[in-house]
Amino acid sequence: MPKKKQKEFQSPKGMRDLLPQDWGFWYKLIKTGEDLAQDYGFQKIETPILEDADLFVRGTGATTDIVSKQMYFVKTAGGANLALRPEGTPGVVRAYMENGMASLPQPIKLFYYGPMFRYEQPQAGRWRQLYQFGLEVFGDSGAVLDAQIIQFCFHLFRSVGLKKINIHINSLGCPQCRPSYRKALLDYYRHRKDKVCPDCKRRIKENPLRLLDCKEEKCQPIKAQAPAMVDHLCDECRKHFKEVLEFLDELEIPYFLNSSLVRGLDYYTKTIFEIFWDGEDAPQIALGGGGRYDNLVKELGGRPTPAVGVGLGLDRIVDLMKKEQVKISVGPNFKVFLVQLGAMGKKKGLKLFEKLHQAGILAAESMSRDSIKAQMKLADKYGVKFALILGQQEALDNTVIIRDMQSGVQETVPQDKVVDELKKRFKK
RNA sequence: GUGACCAUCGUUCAACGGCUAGGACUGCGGGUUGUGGUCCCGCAAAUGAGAGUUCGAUUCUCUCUGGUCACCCCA
Repeated sequence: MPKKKQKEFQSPKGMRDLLPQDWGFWYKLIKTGEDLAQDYGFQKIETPILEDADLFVRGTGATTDIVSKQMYFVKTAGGANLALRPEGTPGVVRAYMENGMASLPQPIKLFYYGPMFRYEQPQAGRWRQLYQFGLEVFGDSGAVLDAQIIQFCFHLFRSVGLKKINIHINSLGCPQCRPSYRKALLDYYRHRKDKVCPDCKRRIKENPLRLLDCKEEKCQPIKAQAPAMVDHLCDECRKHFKEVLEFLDELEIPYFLNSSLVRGLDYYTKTIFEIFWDGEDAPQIALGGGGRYDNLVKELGGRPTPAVGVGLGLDRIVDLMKKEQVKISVGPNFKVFLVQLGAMGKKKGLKLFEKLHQAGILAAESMSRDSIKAQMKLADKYGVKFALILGQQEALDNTVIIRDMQSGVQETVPQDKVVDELKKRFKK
């Protein structure tokens, strides 16, 4: 009978499986991040992957790319309009308000990680399902927190073996000072609108601040002369920004004052930053970004609450860890291989495995395999120092054979002495 | 969303439009009795999907899907 061709399933575009051979990197990164975040006083929070779509429209901003053209919408049978989260912050803000965290001692410092979803054209390091690790601090406007978050990132990157980290930083001001800056910028560009690219012409109308991150060649000279936000900050914002920079100086964290840094989300105020990795020849890779968002909680219906946070792109960080050949511990550290033969051997072997485990001796095994040859082969592959052989005869005698894999010398010992015997041998 | 390039076993590399789509690595099983590495043997495993041209398509054309790169934007 001819084989009927079955439909072959593929993972959806821009989504992939995180495979065992890569898990070492992911694990190291997540574990390091989790431990470090807790050391910095952050507590873990996990929010739903689906949220009310409006939360992002109002939180992240209706005019932002990730909301206006990259959101996955989900309509429930009951008629609710939900969306797959394109970023983490709005969900955490919602959780902060909904769970009354405003009534706990402030600041509230939270961290999270998990998948985010953005509908766009995939590319290397760019996925429709991407993983982010984020920190958020609520209820304190101190510049020291802005610095502390950057310090955390810097610390984390160093801990997972990534150097060449570069921080771009800027201040976007606040509702008091930003309008006057926007006006100055617009005045400047209106006089030069014939010389800029079509995109910039559109930006003049729709989103003036975005003029600053135009990459078009012909716009660069104009951009370079454009008024900078930092020169238009109000007293409070200038003081805040100055403090952040002073803290960074004190921490000896290198940064680059980038007056054209804008960021794609609407809710930022004051400090914003992006973290890049600098390749020798390769262009910079953005690994994360964040900033202060003192108005977001209020915008979403809460009491006015200052906040600051960061999101880090785990996919890209893992890519770099691989590229930089960061050392990871790979899997369990098997000390022995447990070879079993026959029905009795299997039963006793299962029990012996547990006994060894309790004694802290990790045993590799292949219980489902019957042939001793195949098991020995595996033992060799695992590179263990000893094989423990437990067959029919040993099961009856309550003994087990310890085989030194290098010398091939074997010794039969009673089962209840195996642990002691192994420990003795490992000490040598 | 736009443009360019790409698509063969799990991986990697072959096959002038024509034999049963081949090799290497990996995997699984063997090379007598209960013992690994080297070696030898065997087995399994692929033309991304669908149309078209053709006597005949892995090969040519189109569509779709996916990947890579750029734009956009960012993580």
